[in-house]
Amino acid sequence: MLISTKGRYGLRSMADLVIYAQENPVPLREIAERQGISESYLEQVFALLRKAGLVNAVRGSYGGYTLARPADQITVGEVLQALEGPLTLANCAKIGNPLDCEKMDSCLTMPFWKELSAKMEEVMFSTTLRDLVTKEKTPPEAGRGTTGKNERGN
Amino acid sequence: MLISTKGRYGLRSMADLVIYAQENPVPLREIAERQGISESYLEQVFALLRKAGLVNAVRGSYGGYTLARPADQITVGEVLQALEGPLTLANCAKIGNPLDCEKMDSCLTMPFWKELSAKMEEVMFSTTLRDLVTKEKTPPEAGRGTTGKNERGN
DNA sequence: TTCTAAACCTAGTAAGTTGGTAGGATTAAA
DNA sequence: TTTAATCCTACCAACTTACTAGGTTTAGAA
Repeated sequence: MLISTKGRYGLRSMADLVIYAQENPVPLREIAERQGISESYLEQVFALLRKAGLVNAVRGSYGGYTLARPADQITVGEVLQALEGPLTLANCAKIGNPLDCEKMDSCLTMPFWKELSAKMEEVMFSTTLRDLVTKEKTPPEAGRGTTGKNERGN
Repeated sequence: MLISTKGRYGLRSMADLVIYAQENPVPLREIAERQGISESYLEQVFALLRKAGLVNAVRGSYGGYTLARPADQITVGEVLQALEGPLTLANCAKIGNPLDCEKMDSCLTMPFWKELSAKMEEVMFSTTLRDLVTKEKTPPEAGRGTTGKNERGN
């Protein structure tokens, strides 16, 4: 149940942008070199990130990519969702989409999948790109769907 | 990033055993019929469950499968781990196995993956098969790696 | 002893996904 | 006009998934 390289490469690349795209756009060639990723494969990853409105592209020479919003306003969940699709381990946990779950009324496992998905989203959408870079995670503000405590421990 | 059918079928089958394998072993034919799963595919799922020591098999006529331990002593995490392998979304989050993570010292995303994996395991290993069936989740006892609060909300 | 129904085992397989590569077209700064 | 970048599409080999098929072994019941 590993996530695909799209998600992992994309997240590392976004963290790279936080650091290196402070004033000038960063070309994929640099990211690919720093992160050890195939450049043409990164193109496909960034096509998804751009369509999701998470990065801005500057074409032509001296072009590259920048973050579309400040690093503390882009969550890891947004990045992974753009690259991996729905952030759930079972279809029946998708909100508003109990399609291919034939017997959802009697399914004993659906509540578990929903609880698990909720916990995963809690982590993913309360962690920003800024948090990845600054080590000290900023306490989530009210209304951001978490417990309020600054939970660490890794 | 969906989990495979092995994990989902297997978990539903284990919940089925909680209900129907009270005194007699339950043959796969019945589970397959109730759950709408291919019987010969279920055989392969149960081969993994048996090797993991989660079910006992009774061969011959009137045979079938029973849970190897009481339902409240088998966690969802154990079942999924037996069927899906390591319960993590990124290799670098696996304990004692930072193998194919070349630059783990400088990797900005590893702490996130570790935090996410920890939260996922907290849910998976604190939910038992009994919890799936009884709706009211039993509060985890001391030493089982969770907050102590009975967290619901689905 | 034979029948039957079950677990057990191995091989194959069509379809889909993954993780790329290749080759170009377009854009814009120098 | 050159250069360096994004952008776009097609292709591909390897792998995984979700099965099916066809058997062997086991043990209860007739």
